[in-house]
Amino acid sequence: MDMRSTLDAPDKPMNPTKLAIMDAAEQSILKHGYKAMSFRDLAAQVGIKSASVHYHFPTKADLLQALLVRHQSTLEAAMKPPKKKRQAAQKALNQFIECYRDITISRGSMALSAVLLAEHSLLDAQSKEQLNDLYQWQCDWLATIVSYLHKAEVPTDSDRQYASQIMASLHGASILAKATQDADIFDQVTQPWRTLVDRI
Amino acid sequence: MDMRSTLDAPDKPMNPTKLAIMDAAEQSILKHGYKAMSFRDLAAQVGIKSASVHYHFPTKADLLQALLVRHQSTLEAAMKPPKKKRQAAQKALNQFIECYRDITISRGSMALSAVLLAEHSLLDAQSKEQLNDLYQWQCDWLATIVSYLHKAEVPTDSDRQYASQIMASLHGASILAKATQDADIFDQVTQPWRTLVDRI
DNA sequence: TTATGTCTATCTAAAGATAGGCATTTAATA
DNA sequence: TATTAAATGCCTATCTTTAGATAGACATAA
Repeated sequence: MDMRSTLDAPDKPMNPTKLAIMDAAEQSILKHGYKAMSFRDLAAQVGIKSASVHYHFPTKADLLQALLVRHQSTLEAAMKPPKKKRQAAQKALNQFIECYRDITISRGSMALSAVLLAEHSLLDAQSKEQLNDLYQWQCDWLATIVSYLHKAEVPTDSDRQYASQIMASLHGASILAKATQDADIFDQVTQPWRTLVDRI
Repeated sequence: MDMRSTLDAPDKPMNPTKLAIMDAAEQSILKHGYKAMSFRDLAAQVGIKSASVHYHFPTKADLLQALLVRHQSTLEAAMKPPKKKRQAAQKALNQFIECYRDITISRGSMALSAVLLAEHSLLDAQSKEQLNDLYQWQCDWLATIVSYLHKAEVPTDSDRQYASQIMASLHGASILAKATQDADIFDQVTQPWRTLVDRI
């Protein structure tokens, strides 16, 4: 009836229904966009009623925020602090590329962040911030990787620029692959980054 | 009361109201996405009633199709058949980049095609095709440009791959610039392509 | 007098959200 | 331990808003 907050304790195992709702929501957003994602759809997907979805996530904004927080956590967990060794850094970069590749190929979608960005004006203020952070975190992480690739400790402006180019390339590759329905394009576009260590 | 089709004669000057509706629609999609773009909003923007919008465009799909056709025409008109001279080809490429830059910077949005792609499942079949063609045309055009940059006549696979990388870079640059609210990023990311002729 | 463009009025469906009821499980306490 | 209180999770029902779409009237211009 009343929940203090949509935030879950960091470690407490999450209610399975709540988890199912979030999974369905993420799928739905990737497929149809944020505006088209509806509580009734999610409810049907999960096998409950829309009122029950509201029980777990009072508003659509709450649900989105939970999704973004989880997304960030997942990313941070997957992208452990990169090693400073050049080869390890390249490996970490490849793993990052793999994240985008996975969404693009197996789910046939552009990145969640890009989909949400397309509907940026519809998002609540907090989600906008979280989305912002998400991009910032990835750019920073990539810049660090790039700096490690040439044995530096702290990213230079040039490293940051490189990081932006990689990010752009990944998002663009995802878009192109989806637009042309040709998954190979993703690999063609991103291939240079997979061997960056040899050229930097 | 009844219109044979939403298609306009290629040369006949378009009804100013119809034009205003299309402009408003394009703006709205760029800002809020396709699903959130509503006839009532457009009507208010233009200063008419929503029923009048339906007079010009019976359905939302009709309106979208008209937008996509116009978009393609505009692009084709702006990107005249490129010259085979290397410098001219680079100039044409720069002009292409400028198109994306303009949307990104002055309108603060990602490309129309990318926004629509994010909501791809909501589009009618014909719009999907038009969207597809739009990407295909741009990739082909770019591939031709790239081939001209090294004095070839017909694009090789490598040229096509290069073209994909440029396209991806442009879309990604647009996304990054919007996400970080830093217009400079667009130029940073796309700068390499502006002097491609010197390195190819 | 016909086509054009707009209007008012209205229908219908979808969607976010809330109120309040009803079990079931969990925790507290006599 | 048995009983009670409270929290959990889901339900039905309903409200309200938004939005796509249509019918039919009305004015004006070709």
